[in-house]
Amino acid sequence: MTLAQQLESTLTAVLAQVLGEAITAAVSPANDLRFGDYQSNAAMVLAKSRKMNPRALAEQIVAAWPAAAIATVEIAGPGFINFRIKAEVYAARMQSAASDVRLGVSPVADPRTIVLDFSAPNVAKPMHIGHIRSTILGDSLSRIARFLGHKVITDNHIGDWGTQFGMVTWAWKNVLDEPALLANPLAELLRLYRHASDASKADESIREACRLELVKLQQGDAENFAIWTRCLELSKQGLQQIYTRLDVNFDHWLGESAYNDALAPLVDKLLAENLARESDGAVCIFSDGSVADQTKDPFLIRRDGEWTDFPMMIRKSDGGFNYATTDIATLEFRKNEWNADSVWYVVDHRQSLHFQQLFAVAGRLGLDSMDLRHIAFGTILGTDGKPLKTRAGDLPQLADVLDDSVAAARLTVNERSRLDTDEERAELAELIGISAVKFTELAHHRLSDYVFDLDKMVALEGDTAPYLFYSNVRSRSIFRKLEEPFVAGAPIELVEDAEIHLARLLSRFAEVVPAVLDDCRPNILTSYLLEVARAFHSYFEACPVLKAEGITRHSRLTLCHVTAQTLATGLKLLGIPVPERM
RNA sequence: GCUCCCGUAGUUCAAUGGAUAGAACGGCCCUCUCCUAAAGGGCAGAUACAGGUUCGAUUCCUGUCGGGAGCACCA
Repeated sequence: MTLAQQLESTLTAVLAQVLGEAITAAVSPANDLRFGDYQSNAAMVLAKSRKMNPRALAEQIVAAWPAAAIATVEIAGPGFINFRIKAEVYAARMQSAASDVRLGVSPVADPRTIVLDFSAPNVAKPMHIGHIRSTILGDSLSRIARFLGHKVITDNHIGDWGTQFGMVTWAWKNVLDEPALLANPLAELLRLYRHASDASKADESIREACRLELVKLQQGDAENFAIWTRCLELSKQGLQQIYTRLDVNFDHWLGESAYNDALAPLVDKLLAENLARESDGAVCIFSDGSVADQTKDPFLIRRDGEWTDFPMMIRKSDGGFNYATTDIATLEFRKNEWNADSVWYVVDHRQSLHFQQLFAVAGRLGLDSMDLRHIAFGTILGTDGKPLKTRAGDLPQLADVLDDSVAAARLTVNERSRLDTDEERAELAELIGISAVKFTELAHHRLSDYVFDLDKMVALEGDTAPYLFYSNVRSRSIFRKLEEPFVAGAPIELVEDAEIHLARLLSRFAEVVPAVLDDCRPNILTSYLLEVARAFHSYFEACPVLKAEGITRHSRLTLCHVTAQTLATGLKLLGIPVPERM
């Protein structure tokens, strides 16, 4: 149980005694240390509904507060109840955390099967800077959900069946450079794509030719299927190189093509059940009028002063299927084959309308018991403050961004590192470079647009991954110098403010990790880890460890140990490994 | 036009409806005979605007002004 939960439990018991009824009151961390460690506004909330004086009710709560509780209480302001955790309680927490790999984080009581759909690049094109957010956010969320005890299925729903294959196939047949393909498959595939893309824009007939190639592929044409198979294989190899470098793993790579056979029957079923109907030769799903507020109906749109249909198209007039069709089929598969309780889509916020429609359709298909979330995120901007356009064709490639970041890290490492060998330094530079990109992404609120500024990303000072690394390195360094063995688990005592403050933050790890999943926001964890690191650096300056003796020495070693464990565990949940030396 | 997201220090970002809005970078001062100064300790500096709900609003509601996005045969 976390400290907040213990306080809530005690407070509930006290309220039962004071008011004579069972009321669960919330306790939250105090915003300001001057007020204590935790606070509750229960007296103010309850007094209002009972027409009581909030301070008078708070007085009663304080009077009934058991002396043996983990915290002392006091009243402040209009009726806040402030809790101050006893130092010995923090000491006991640190003592047990020292030998607990979970650092006090309990598995959830109701583990669920969560399908996490993220990254999902279109194949035949290399990943670019725009793929960073989904890939890194999704990976981190999957790690955190797993750590909390959920059954997580990660699925890379790659775009392997769409328009771009019509283009690549057309270019493959017309301008393929076979030797170039053998020498550098990804570069040649990109060239083919760009060639077709540019040609389509310039020439209507080429665009039509590309579209026909796609239709042929989707109808099972043998030649096009062979080209597609080879493109897909080459593309996947290229993608996997990046995922390996990022240490991002998928349980499945069930792309759009995996659902191809399900699409025609799905559309027939929806037509038969009157959930969809024909419109201008296409098959669409319309509003069913179940949403009273028309502005909230995802199948209606206001145009020229009137509400008109904005249907979800599931079959084009040429017989081809849409993104939407595949998504419905995919959702049914995840429910039926994987027994998913939740499906979380880590996808650009620009697709929010699509997901509103998809989730509404899921409801009509009886899939509404599932927890479906569109985990939207904002746009990555250039240094000019303008969005990087996703299909401009000349965005920086993800692999290049990683290389640049590592190169920048290498400069700093060579200048400042205490590592001896070139191998160690190269390894550290790779670690810091990749981590800088990941940490920058995860430290931002996911819905914010953020400016992609490589110089700042790899600045390596301030609120960055290396700052966290450095805390860990300082801690580990002490243990390397230690002559006696460190045995975790012996009692400790906390005296200095810096010790108590560090212990207070470390004790909150168990509250912070679950909070990330409430709104799928890893930046809660990055903020917390920076706070821990800051507290550790202050502590490190204020409280000598190796010069101390007796219980003080053991206590300080324990804090160093728990700090290192917390940082390493927290960073691991973000997909970032931590170095022992730097 | 309609819908959604976003407007916080000079800059980049934080803040489950709580108390004197936190960091970092940049700027100005200090601190290495001391466990890694990639650090620590100080100083200065912000909620776009106008209403409303509330004991209490950066947060919720309405409107205005800015920025971005979406609005059926693309994914």
